[in-house]
Amino acid sequence: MTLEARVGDVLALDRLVHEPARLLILTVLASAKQVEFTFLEKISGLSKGNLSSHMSKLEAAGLIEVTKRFRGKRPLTELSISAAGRHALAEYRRRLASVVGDLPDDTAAAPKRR
Amino acid sequence: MTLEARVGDVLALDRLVHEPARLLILTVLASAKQVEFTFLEKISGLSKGNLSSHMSKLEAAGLIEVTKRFRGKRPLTELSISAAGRHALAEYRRRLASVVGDLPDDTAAAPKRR
DNA sequence: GTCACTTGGTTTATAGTGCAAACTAATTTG
DNA sequence: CAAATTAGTTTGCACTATAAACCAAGTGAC
Repeated sequence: MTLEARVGDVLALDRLVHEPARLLILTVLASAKQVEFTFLEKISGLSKGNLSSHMSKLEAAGLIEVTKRFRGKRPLTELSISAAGRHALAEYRRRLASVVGDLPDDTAAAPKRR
Repeated sequence: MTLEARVGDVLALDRLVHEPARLLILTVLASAKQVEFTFLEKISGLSKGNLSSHMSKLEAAGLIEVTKRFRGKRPLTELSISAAGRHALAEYRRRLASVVGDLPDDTAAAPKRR
């Protein structure tokens, strides 16, 4: 891979997806049909407020779908990834792969496996 | 890989390295002994100001070394990655690999190759 | 019944960040 | 000498991530 191609991929990373909290949300959603707000809250360690606002941004961008209903008497918010979200994540991961790929001259770098 | 491990890796991403402009700088530096400010400016397309401030942050954190001298009559700023920078980048890339790794249930995802 | 506490979130306030415009200082060109 | 170029740095603004504060409803203790 050329340096220029790598540079292009790095700078074209989708900032909406790039943010770790949102990347986490998308990654979790990509491996489950639906996940509950409280599950995400626990597994991520994010505060409710933080999670809520990231969720809203992803929803506003159409990357996830959010459904609210009641389970028994308590509110329940469920998230799922949309087709657009799946594509955005896939594209993001494709570009990331360019970053993770071997460096041209990775002398004195870390071992390949930990 | 478990979901929890993936979550841990995503959330532990070093934000200093995670910023695309800085990731770019570190990645370029990792493959060259020294690079000039103006070379980075051109290859990255970043504005001088932006590049300068990212450079300062990386330097303040000890991830790169910046040397200033004169070439003929003009100032010349050269950047190189430090040992700490190399380690930070390697660790970042290790965690990224966790993000880029196969999703447990990647149904309907994008094709593996473009 | 009511007072405190918990659940399941959203809204708001703030601190921090990325970015380019504006600036500095020297050199070169016309 | 004046204008433009080079090589950056500083400054100010717009945006963002985050947790604190808030809200509404349910549950328990008494």
